[in-house]
Amino acid sequence: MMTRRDANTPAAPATLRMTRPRKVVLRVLRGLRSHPTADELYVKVRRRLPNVSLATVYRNLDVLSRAGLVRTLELGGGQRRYDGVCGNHDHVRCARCGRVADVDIGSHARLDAAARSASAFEILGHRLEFVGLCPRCRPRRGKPAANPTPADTTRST
Amino acid sequence: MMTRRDANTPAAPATLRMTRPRKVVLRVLRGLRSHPTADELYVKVRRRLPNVSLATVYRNLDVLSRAGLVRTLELGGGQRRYDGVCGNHDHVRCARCGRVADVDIGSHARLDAAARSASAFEILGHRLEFVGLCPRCRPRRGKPAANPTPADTTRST
DNA sequence: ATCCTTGCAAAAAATTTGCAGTTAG
DNA sequence: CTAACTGCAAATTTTTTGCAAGGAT
Repeated sequence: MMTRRDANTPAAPATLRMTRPRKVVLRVLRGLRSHPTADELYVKVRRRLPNVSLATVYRNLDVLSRAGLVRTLELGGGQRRYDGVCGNHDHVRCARCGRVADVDIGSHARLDAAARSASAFEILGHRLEFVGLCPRCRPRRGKPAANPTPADTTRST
Repeated sequence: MMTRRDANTPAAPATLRMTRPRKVVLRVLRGLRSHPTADELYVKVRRRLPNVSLATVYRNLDVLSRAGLVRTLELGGGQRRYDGVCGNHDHVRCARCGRVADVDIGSHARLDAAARSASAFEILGHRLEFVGLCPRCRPRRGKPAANPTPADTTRST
């Protein structure tokens, strides 16, 4: 139990080489404008570089994430999702089909401040995730997305 | 890929039987005042009911969670964590040792409202998680928690 | 009686790692 | 050169599931 990367920032390489697989992972993720899981990204990456392994995608997402070049999402649903857009924005996840989109409400600093005065922790930041129903899944409108493909979700932002 | 429970609310039993294992899971989780992972809870539950299986703990956490009796956390760090306290409160996770504590800043309704006007989704709620350094891990103070046991974390709330 | 629950063991899914061979800087 | 990176396969970890037996209502 507990093998996955520990919270303590561990072994991060001194220099970041921009190898071909790494470049493609980054490029594809950014180009996608969606919030794919590692294996979804893997499929797309392989379209450009048929030999990359899933392990490499994982390794790169990890490295890039720690280098601050992409964001790791940890939303619900079991798998991690990755976001090529850094910077302050939050996410909504459809409770029904799993689709993820961006949202930007502006109160980031305010939230951290509020937490600071309500906790003994030294607050470094936060993660804000809304849960809701996406336009395709909300009731009363046309039947709720026959085959919801959380993967190829189009980004709102 | 994607076996874990889908976002779409699936098979939930019509009637909730309060069996012995289930009672213990609930009781222990609530008594704990911490945010254990399934296997951590499993260990404690077995102290009272030596034959429960990990699968049962998982199943019960799932059922209880969907019944609204406990909360499923989905914080980072790989494993899910569970919270026996329902109601509006958020969490802080120590970036270093993984400890999780409660925080309660009051602006829940406000956040949802903000998201509503910033997204096409029908907002149902949100999850707000802060990242920070717990008292034991923040710099400048005595050496940072020799053996950080995220499990037995005492709750702040 | 019914049908929800359970334990066990096995399966599946998600992520990580060891290693020997590349490769970028 | 050499530390970083890669593919591959195997290992780990976490979570889920099938099934026959047990238990609550």
